[in-house]
Amino acid sequence: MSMKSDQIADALIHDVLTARYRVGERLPSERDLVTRFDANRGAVREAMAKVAQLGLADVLPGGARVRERESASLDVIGYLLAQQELPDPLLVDQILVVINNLVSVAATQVLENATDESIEAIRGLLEPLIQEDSSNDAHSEARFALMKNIMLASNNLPLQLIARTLLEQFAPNISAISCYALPDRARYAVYARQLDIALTTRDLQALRGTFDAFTELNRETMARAFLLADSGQEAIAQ
Amino acid sequence: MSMKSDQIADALIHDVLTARYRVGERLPSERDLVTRFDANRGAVREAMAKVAQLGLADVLPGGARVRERESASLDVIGYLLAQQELPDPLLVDQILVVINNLVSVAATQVLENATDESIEAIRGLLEPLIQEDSSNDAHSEARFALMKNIMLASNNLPLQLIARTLLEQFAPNISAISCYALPDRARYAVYARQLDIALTTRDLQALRGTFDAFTELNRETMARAFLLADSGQEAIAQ
DNA sequence: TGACCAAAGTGGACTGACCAAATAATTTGG
DNA sequence: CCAAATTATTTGGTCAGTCCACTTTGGTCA
Repeated sequence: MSMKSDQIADALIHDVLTARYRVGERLPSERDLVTRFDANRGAVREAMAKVAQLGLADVLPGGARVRERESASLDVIGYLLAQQELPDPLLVDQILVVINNLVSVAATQVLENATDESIEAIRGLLEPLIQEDSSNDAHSEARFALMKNIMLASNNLPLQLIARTLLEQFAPNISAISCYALPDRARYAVYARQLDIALTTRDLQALRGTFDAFTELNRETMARAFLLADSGQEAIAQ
Repeated sequence: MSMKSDQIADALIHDVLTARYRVGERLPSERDLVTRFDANRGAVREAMAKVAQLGLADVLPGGARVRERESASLDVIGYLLAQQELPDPLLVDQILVVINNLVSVAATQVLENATDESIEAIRGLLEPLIQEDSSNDAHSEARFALMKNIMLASNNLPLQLIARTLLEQFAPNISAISCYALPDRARYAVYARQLDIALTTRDLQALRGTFDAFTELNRETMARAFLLADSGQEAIAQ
């Protein structure tokens, strides 16, 4: 059971994100929300404060006004993904591009600064990706573990904060679609071996190229998953 | 004049970030904070909620406990930069790496999806960077404008949110150090011309390479600025 | 020593009130 | 009749006090 202020905040965030209230328009007054949600004004105020901190509204004397979406915090990504039963394919693709490129940057920094031991540790995490006979779930977990460890080894705080924020909002919201994902295990294995070589030889160019290939592979996999999900839903509708 | 809850939150955030309270340790109770800040408990609660949403503490019945820094929100970057009179050079360098790479990713997406007109618009923004006789401030503004427009043209929402969040926290906190920056205008002009060619020919490889060069140039410029600032402070101390 | 229990402390929620600023409505002057 | 000035209303910001459920803590007892 979550806090009442969170429930109110979630409802307000959903309404703002679904353009129930348009940009510049005034949100309901705190006293209105008190009656609508059957709560006290303190809880409503905490909810409004949360909406404001997410950059979705300016709240000041005279009323709270909706801000343009571009001024929102990164933390709204999770709400955007969770709005419909299936996440927005375009948004998912954009997140994939960003995350994979961030991992690439992190790996670059690892090669520049990290010790041999940490590189060895990362190489060890490539093993499960080369094995082609594990379950898809195990494969997915191995990819997440690889990303997290590269981020950790990068020692780049902003990078870590961004990646963790994105992943934490991404992971729980793609379960509905990732179950349709059928990763091309052979290609993953090929790229994993390329990555292993790039790490061993400390070849920055090859590293960059391999991660770009990984990015495309991840995007293709997810795009196919959406196609499968769509056809599956059509079959149900018929 | 900011709100009282914000003042309390800022104080708490500063205390947590400066490790005044260690990880896992309990923050002062809300009732203690009421007396310390001579405020109402509602204001204190809103402040605690803000600290919690920044990912700096878990607040639940029994007490609020400090979380490890890795679980913080991206929005703490600004507080981290503002803690001392001069921002942390390492953190600034890391942010430069991240932002410049994000711009590179955005530019890649522009080349993949954007129309000729938007590419032309971006090329137009390169003009001030090629001119070597403008003021350093104008040059800096031109670089920011270029980044913002590339981000906008990318049509990648997560990318935009991350970049704007970083820039909004970065810009106001580097004024103390950026006044020492002496950009190598000639090199900037060279790279700007390379970028113009890469955009015209839609050469992804060249685009990537140019942005990498830009990144290194920005990092070197900022590193020199810190050296200058340090020597300047030593001179004052003597 | 260990498990258990009661008391103190904590955050969560509620009520009702007051203030200053922004807004909406009204009146006033042209 | 319209526009400007004034009043009335609404809004968020703050405050004080209360109750409740849960956690923590300390001590007691087996």
